[in-house]
Amino acid sequence: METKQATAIFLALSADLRLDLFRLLVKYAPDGLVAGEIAKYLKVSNTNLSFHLKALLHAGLITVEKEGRFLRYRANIPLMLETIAYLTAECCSGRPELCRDFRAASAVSAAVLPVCDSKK
Amino acid sequence: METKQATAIFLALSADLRLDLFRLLVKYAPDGLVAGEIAKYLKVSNTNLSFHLKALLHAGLITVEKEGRFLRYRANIPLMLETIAYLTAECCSGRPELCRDFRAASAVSAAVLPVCDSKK
DNA sequence: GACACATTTCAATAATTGTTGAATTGTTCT
DNA sequence: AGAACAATTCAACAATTATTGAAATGTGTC
Repeated sequence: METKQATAIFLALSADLRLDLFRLLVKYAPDGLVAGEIAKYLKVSNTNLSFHLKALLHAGLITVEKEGRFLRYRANIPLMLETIAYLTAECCSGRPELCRDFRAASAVSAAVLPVCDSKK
Repeated sequence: METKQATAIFLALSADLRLDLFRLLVKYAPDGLVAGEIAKYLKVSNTNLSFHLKALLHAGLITVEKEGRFLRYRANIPLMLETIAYLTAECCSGRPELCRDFRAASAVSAAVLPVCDSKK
């Protein structure tokens, strides 16, 4: 993943509303939701929702598909996995032993932490 | 991790300069670098560097320690690991089978992708 | 075709973020 | 104490992002 794409993704995730939005779409994966449903769940105006949907689309974190007069949005989970892989690589940055040591010392359950191995 | 902290972290990583800065500090972990060294590497003015360092500090992604008349900055790798764990949890969101399926289909090497298991 | 509906686009404004140079704080060295 | 240095803070301004209401686009229904 390129730096430019990574920063676009982080910018897209940097607002409460958009993070909630993405999570909502993950929750409703793989069917997704149409814009009106999202607006109801998040209690936000259609106009403002459009704005934030566009931000997430621009980053590629969600996709959109026309469905009659509705627009159906879905989370782009593969891109999220790529993003996680990118962050994992950044945090090791050629020194996986560091990452491993910190992970071993971490309070976070090992089960949810990424594999950060030199043979990457 | 709370939503508020997560969005602060993503905001901190949403600018090229700050992402580069964090990577630089990871590269020089665990010793870190003093502000002047960072400014040289990134070719940025001291003033502007201070601004972006503060943003990363605010998010908790870096730490600072006084060292004579220098200030030494270090990457907070455990927080990055927590962030990765958070994103991993978000992308599964109670439906690990989705995450697993996408990961299986992904072009990204399995070695760098996070474990995303129901027994998390 | 006329109407209701789903959603976006546009325009205006408010709020936040990014950048720059000058002034300030605090440290070291002699 | 005084000079040199490291880094930050401050003030001003430019640029971007967020929010709102009104108008426009396109789709389905009678």
